Amino acid sequence: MKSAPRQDIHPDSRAGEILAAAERLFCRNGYQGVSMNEVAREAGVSKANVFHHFGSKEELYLEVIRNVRSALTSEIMAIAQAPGGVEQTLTQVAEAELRHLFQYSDQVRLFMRECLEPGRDKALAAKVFGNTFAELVASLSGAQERGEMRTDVNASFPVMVLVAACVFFFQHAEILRHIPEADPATTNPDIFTRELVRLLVHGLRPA
Amino acid sequence: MKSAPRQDIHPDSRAGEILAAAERLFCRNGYQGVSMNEVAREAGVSKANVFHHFGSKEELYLEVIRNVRSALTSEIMAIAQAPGGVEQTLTQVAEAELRHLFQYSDQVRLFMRECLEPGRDKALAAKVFGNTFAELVASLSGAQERGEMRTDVNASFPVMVLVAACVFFFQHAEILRHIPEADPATTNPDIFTRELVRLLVHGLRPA
DNA sequence: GTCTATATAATGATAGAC
DNA sequence: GTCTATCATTATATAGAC
Repeated sequence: MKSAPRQDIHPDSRAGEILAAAERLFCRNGYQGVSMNEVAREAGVSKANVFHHFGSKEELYLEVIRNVRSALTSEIMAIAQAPGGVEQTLTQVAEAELRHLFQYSDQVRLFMRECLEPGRDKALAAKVFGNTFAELVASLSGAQERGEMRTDVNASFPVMVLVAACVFFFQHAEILRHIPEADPATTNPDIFTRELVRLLVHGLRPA
Repeated sequence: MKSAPRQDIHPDSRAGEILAAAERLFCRNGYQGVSMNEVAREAGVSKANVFHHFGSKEELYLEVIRNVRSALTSEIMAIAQAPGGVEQTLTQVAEAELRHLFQYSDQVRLFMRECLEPGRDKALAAKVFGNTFAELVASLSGAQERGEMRTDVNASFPVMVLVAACVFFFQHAEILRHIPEADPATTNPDIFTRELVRLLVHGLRPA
């Protein structure tokens, strides 16, 4: 229950090993899909030891969430800052976002589940999304200032659409493959990125 | 285990009441977040009775999924068939999709969780998405044939982006409100629809 | 800090009376 | 079809030795 800020946990300490084991399991199976028995076995320690370091299952889970959050945010802060035209910027952003989603797919899924679960704290998830979001918006605002993009649209909007498309692609890649009406282009990351940017930049107006 | 096609269950039968109770609970808390004890209590019957009608928890869950699927697909098949320009069609589609998502939010969330859960059957979810997807693609293809839309883009792509944006909006509405960089426009369904369609139709090119 | 052993409650599922 | 009573198993969590 107590969500007090915890001393930093060294990854090579025993507590760190338990935390890492818990992250693997929670990422794969969600909160209720994991038992403290499994965590102990995965970490190679006794169950009582897990309870010694983290007072309860809930506390352990929250600690995992906090940990994953750092990993997710620290990565994307460096991207989308390279100069270039809108098209190039959007392409890089989409590529980085997709790479990011698939690289940390397990952790991303953990967060998405957290978003869907009712009654959980959305502020934590908002922090994760918010950081990357702000970075991308700033990047597009630069393009607006350079006259490379319409200024009558809030930069946050295309960012949201771009992120939405990437997230949707990530979430439903496996499902889209089962839908005959879906263009094969919508299942290939590279073609997807190219088409997405083209759509965002040029719209659907006939040429 | 046996997923054999079941005789239709009358909603006003006892089995129907149990099914409805199970749907409410599974929608709210997911598969592992619900116990057969709770289902029995929610339905106002004994636990043994639940096991009598549905042989196991897994079977009950699958029956709920099948039931929800019918509800979700039968609704959206009637939309997006009204004639009109691309802009109008996209607007109607987006509005209908959003209305649909929020109206059946609990059931939609159930399906989204099902997509995130590893090792589950994606074919079922694909059927739900696939039906609505095909309808929307057909609608846009008509616009292409009438020369109202670029033909060098597969109609399924903008549909996917449109759906992605709507789903993202639905999934993250609560979270977006916590992000200061997000435009207020991205939290209002009507403004969101208008901006989305404008972006899709006209793109980001400076005027 | 780490362990074995245990307490206590809840789980999915069944038996058998009515 | 519906129930009470019960099964075996597992869950979170604790006690206490080392």
